[in-house]
Amino acid sequence: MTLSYSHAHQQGSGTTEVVAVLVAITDHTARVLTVDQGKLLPNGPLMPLHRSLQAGVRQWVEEQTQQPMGYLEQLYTFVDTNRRNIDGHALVYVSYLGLVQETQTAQLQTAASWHDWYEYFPWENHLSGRPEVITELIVPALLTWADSAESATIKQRRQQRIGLCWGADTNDWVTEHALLRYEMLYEAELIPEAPNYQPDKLAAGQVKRLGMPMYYDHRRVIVTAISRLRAKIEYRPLIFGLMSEGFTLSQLQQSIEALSGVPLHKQNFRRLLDSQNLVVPTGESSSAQRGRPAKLYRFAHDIELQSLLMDSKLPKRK
Amino acid sequence: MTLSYSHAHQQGSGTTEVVAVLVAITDHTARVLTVDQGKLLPNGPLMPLHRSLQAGVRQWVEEQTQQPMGYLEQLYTFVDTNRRNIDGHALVYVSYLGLVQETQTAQLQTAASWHDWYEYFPWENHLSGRPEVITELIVPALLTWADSAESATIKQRRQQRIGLCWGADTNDWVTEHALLRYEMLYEAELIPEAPNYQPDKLAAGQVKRLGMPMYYDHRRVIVTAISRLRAKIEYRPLIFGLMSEGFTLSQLQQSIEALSGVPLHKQNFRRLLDSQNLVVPTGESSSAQRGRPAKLYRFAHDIELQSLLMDSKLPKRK
DNA sequence: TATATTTATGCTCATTTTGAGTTTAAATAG
DNA sequence: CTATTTAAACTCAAAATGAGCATAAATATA
Repeated sequence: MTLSYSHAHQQGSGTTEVVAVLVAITDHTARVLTVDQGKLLPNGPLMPLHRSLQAGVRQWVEEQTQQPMGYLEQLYTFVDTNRRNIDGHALVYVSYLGLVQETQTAQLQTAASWHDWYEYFPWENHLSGRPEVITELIVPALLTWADSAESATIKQRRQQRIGLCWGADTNDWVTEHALLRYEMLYEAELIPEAPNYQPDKLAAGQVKRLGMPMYYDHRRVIVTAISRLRAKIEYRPLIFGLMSEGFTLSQLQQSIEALSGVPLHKQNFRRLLDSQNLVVPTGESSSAQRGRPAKLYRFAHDIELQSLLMDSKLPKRK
Repeated sequence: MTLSYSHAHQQGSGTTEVVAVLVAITDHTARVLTVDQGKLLPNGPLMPLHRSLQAGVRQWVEEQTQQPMGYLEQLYTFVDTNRRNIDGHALVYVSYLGLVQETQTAQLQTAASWHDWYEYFPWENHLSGRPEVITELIVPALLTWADSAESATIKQRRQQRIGLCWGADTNDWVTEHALLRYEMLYEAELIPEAPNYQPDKLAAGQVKRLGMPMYYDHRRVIVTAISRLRAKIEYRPLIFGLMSEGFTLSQLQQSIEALSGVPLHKQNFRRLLDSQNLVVPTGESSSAQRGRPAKLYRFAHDIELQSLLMDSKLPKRK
């Protein structure tokens, strides 16, 4: 299999595209909606008929995936100088983060599929402890890269960055630095999307431990979404866009853990929810699991308003 | 004076523009760099020769204002459906926030000038208490707007939003909600840039109390920058991009107050700085003021690294 | 049926972080 | 010399946080 992950394309007269990262949580797993066998995000050109960027995103996602979506927020705007239109203008693409409720995951187009986002970033999943790939593969390769620096200053700077990004022990793993970590791997040319990628930098058979690559810079778009989501969920009740109507507190906690990739302290998580009046019990209970039946909750009515306006924090990890 | 603040334009073949909000603090006042008598932000089309959006911003700002700049971060991407190119594609403009150190404010082009950002948003300055324009003009006008809602639900929702955005007492004024407040005034058609603005909604002579308008949506771009800066300064050492080499703790505090628009508790501010190891004393003192001379400080060496990690690109300043 | 196990939920306690006040020190203006 | 101004150190109570212990209600299994 010899796929080129950074190749040029021809365009029509437009120069603007929209790209969407749709996120849903199913089976306690954060998933991303893709097309083309998981190699691309849903995307399409901004057209004269679109009244806004949001409208463009909604139209293309609808068309390519048949997936309805709720919350939608702008992420970042990229330029791809490898793809230009007939006048030589570089392609500009505006990325969006969309949240989909579990119950709303619809029948997809054949080309569309949901993927566990840790398939693309295995090193970001710390739910069962720090992944071995970090100490066995990533950090050694990055240290080699640091050694190859042109000057002693740059070398030292790189070593410092490695320490801060990839943290020695479990406690200084900053979940929302996912984008920085990816950019570092990109800069060190350890991933296929990088401009001067040399497959022989890693031992044979090790390459796939660095996750599944994508076309263009779509993997960077996903990791931008992960970083944004992880950072925002700490002080905004964004999760309500991902949960269905009735849920237990454990389900809510597991959803947040799926996003952040680290386990949380249960009792404190509940105390926090309590103090912030985020959720209200519906009165019903769920005995789907084995032990004592859990009460069902829904989000407070004014959460929608609050999520726009208020600041709310989530607890530290266990 | 009859200026139209939302009017159509003709474009060439490109559809992408960059716009910059350059911020500096001089005389304890946060200022924004403008062109065209304060009616426009520096801006220009993205051209085939630009290798990146950042490069485009730097080139146009340099050309239009002669102002060198340090830190630069992407803000938000807008579409203006009123301005289209020859093929009918709407204009997309990518906005950037740039920080300029006091000592680096240069000789400007004749068309460029620095403006106190509260000239555009008088209601955001709470340094001498809550501005009277809020209770005298804004809240009454917004309540009238709420009353005019089509349904009782929308009316109630609007009243809630007014309460949360404009806060009854001094303590629930959330500085980083500046963008929400502006969008509310826009939605209520109280400012000239709004599509269906009717000048007679406010009593004569009151209009200028709602700040100086700008062309296109450039005032919205500025308030986006204000919100971002106010939110980020709370947990990131962004200020160092605005301070010159040696400064006193009072100067630092005044700078942050200029940005947030609210006074801070001096002792606690210093304790915070202390606990975060953000600054180190240079050993020198400044007796420029009247009382006891203040020690001079500079930012800790690893701050540069930290901010590099946080927001990647800190370009070398000339 | 009794008992261990699992899950939900309530409660406690030491530590840290905040908000806000008081005191002392070092300079200047008149 | 004295009043005034600014800097900076210290104190203290209230609130938020991190982490453990205890109890309740279900299921699985001996």
